[in-house]
Order: sequence, then structure tokens, then C-alpha cells
Amino acid sequence: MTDFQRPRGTRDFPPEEMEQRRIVEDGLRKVARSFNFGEVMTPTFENTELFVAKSGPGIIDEIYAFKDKGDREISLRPELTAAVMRYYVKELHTRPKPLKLYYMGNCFRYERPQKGRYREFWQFGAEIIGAPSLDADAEVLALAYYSVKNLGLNNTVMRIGHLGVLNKFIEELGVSESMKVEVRRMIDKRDFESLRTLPDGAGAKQDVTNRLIELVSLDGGSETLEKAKKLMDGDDISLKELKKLLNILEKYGITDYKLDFGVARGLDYYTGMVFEIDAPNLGAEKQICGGGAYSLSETFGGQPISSTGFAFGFDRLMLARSQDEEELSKLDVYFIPISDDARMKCLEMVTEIRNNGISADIDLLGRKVGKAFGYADTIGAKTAIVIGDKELAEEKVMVKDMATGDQTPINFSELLKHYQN
RNA sequence: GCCGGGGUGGGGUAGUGGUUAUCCUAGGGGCCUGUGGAGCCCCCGUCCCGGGUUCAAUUCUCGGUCCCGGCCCCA
Repeated sequence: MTDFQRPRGTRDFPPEEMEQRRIVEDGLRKVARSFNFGEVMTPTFENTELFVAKSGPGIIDEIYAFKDKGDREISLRPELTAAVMRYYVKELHTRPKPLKLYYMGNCFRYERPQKGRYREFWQFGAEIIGAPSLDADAEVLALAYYSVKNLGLNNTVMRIGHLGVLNKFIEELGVSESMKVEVRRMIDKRDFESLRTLPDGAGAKQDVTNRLIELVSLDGGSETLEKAKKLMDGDDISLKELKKLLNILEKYGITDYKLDFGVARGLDYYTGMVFEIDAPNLGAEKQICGGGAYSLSETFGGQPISSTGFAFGFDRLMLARSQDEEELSKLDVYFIPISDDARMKCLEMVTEIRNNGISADIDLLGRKVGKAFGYADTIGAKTAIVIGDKELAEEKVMVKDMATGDQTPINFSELLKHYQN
């Protein structure tokens, strides 16, 4: 016998899980719409060069890249931002600014699967394009913040940083360009040990190194700003910006964040504010959201334009909230016809009820009544209806409450009304 | 790419170098020909793949593959 397996790192989702996923998805959509973001969708695959342009040729090793039958270099998208920016540059750039977009879709990466990491996964993201302001940064942060809150994920931490602050320090270190990239990586990894060796190996200034380590070790709310100020000797523009941003966030009702200058995001197209949201209960892959202010349009051949955005790891959101299971929706009514004539009548009633937004199902196996009730019970139907020739003659059905076992006679004409209450 | 732990019906498991591989559960049917949740009975369905050792491998061994956790990476 041939054993057909799922490709590695992919998943099947049963109805119960899909219901949960749709609840989360609907919740995210709802919040995004309430912020006046509009949804866009882009292709599942793109020309490989798009992702190379954004992330460099090394990316090819980590994504599903292949040649199609026309010898074109194609890749399954490893993320959604590149495609959205491509779309913006080619077609949406004449739209009134600011452009507020959101999107959700499956993405693919050729990676070793582990908890919260799959080869096919889903992202939900949002961008504000063309609003080069702290107000846009705050609006995006607020969307991410309230999306998480709305899902009931209370055990999460939003960490906000600023690359302007970080980069100033890195510049002052006085190390080579390649070393700067390395330093950023160390900071992102919280690798303080390696940072400490910078003065020896890479010739970084000892004093700056010390202050840099102190900076990225800071951990706290808005009061942390003062500590950072002292480390920077004087009023830094980025720091002032950050202060303004935090003031704005307060108006959004957001104060339970952490300032973290170690949020480096590992990418050089980020320009200012950057942030991440963690769900600490997820283990190694605990980051559920990442984003910030960036400039990417020019990479795809457009005019430079300021943007701010983020992406949620949808599957990680699901993992993070999986502890509090919600009750699944139950079938409203299960029809059990006993004769062929009764079945015909049932179909009319089933259709009428379904057309009024009430869920209804009907026995398709011709089971005996006892078995059919057993099935109705197993699937958790709220009520069941048996119809035979007797009921047909009286134009009545017996509606049985599956929880209590009570039966109520209802006229055919009253049936819909009964369920609408 | 690397490290560790795993893989026995759909799900969960027991067990073994050799007759018919255990039990639970789920699914289908019957006892019960118009009323569910219990019980009893029947049916369905399994040793991840390949090489090696052996008279004989689900068992031992090697490789692969997939799953779980971690490293690397994380656009």
C-alpha cells in the first residue's frame, strides 16, 4: 500500500481547529477595519528576484525557489511585505496618502520545522505607506497592540526600540562596516559576551562599547528614556522622537510596553521605530509580531516613501491562545426523516432554515431512528427533529431538545419562527 | 546544515528474533423494524521506508524519511 504523506513542515487542519483559526482571523480583520485599513491580496508566488532584491541572494537557500516550465525563476513567497511594496510601487502609488493596507496569506520557507515554525505558515500584516510621521508609527503600534488585546492574549510583551539610537552608538564604536552588521546581529541575539570582546578584537572604543551594552540592557517603561539619555550625553534627535511617540501612545491608552533598544530587527531597511511582541509561553519561537518604520519602496524601483508596518505570525498567535479553548459552535437542528415522503418534506424545511442563517443538517445514511439520535448526540446538535408519516399527516414535527430530552410539537408553518427565537 | 528524543490500526497504547501482534478509543452494523447518551456482540483497520545480519526481522543493525524539542537562521 502506498503511504501518502504530507510534505514536511505542512499541516492539515480539522474542522474544530479551522473554526478557531477563523475566529482569530475574523478578530484581526475586524480590528484592522476599525482602524480603516483596507485589505489587499497578492500572488502566492512571485519572481524570485523580488525576494532577492529585498533580502539578498542568500535568501534563495531558505525559500522554495524553482524554475517554472517557461524557465522563469519563481519562488513561493516567504513573507508578504515585499509583494505588497511591489504592488504599491507598480500600481497603488497614485492612491491618496496615507495608504493603510492589511493582508493575510500563507507563506513558505525552506527551514527546519520546530515549535511555532513550519514550512507553510500564515502571516497577517499591515502597513501605512506615505505618512512619514510618529503619528503613523503610533497608529501601527496601536493596531498591533489592540489586535493582540482583542484576541485575549494578555500574557504578551510589546518591546519598542529605535534604530536611530542604536545606530548612533554603533557608528561611534569606530568599527568596520562588516563589523557593524555583526554587532547588530549580536545585539539582536542578546549576545553580550561577544559584545564585550569588541574592544579587543575589532578595535571598538571601550567607553562606547560599555555604554552600548548598558543601553541594550535597559529594561523598563517610559522612565527608561531618562537612563538612555544619560548614556547618550545630550539630547539626541531619535530619543526626542521616541519620547514624542510614547506620549502619543499614552493617548491610545498604551502604557504597558517595554523600551528595548536591543530590538535590531536584523534588517537595514528599517529606519526608526522598531518593535516586537513576544508571547513568553511559546518557547524558542516566541515572537508573534515584528515591525517598524522602514523605507523599502526604492528597493523595488519606486520613489522613496516612508512606511510603517508589522506582521503577525498567525500560527504563533494560535499557539499562544490555545490554552483557553472556546466552545465550538453547535448544529442548531438535525433532521431525521423516517420515510421517503418525510425526507422530501424535510429537505424543504432544511432549506428554509438554512436560508435564514440557522444551521441545519439531515440524515444522509438512512439510519434507524435510534442510531440517528446517537449521531445527533455525538456531533452535539442542539435539537433534533423526527418526521414520519404520522407527522406528515398532522403537519407537525416534534422538536426534541437534545440536552433535556423534552419534545415539543410544532406546526410546519411555525417551525422557522420557533428557531428564530 | 547540526544535536537529542521518538515512529505499532484514524487517535492512544502493550508486546515479541518464530503459529492468528495486545488492549482502549473512534468509525460502521446488530441486540432495539419511530426516539440519543448505558450495556453486550460483530465488523473495519496496524508494526514508517530501504539495505544488512539471520533459516526467520515489527523486534537487532545501518541509512533514509517524518514527527517532537533545541541550535543555526529568522526576510
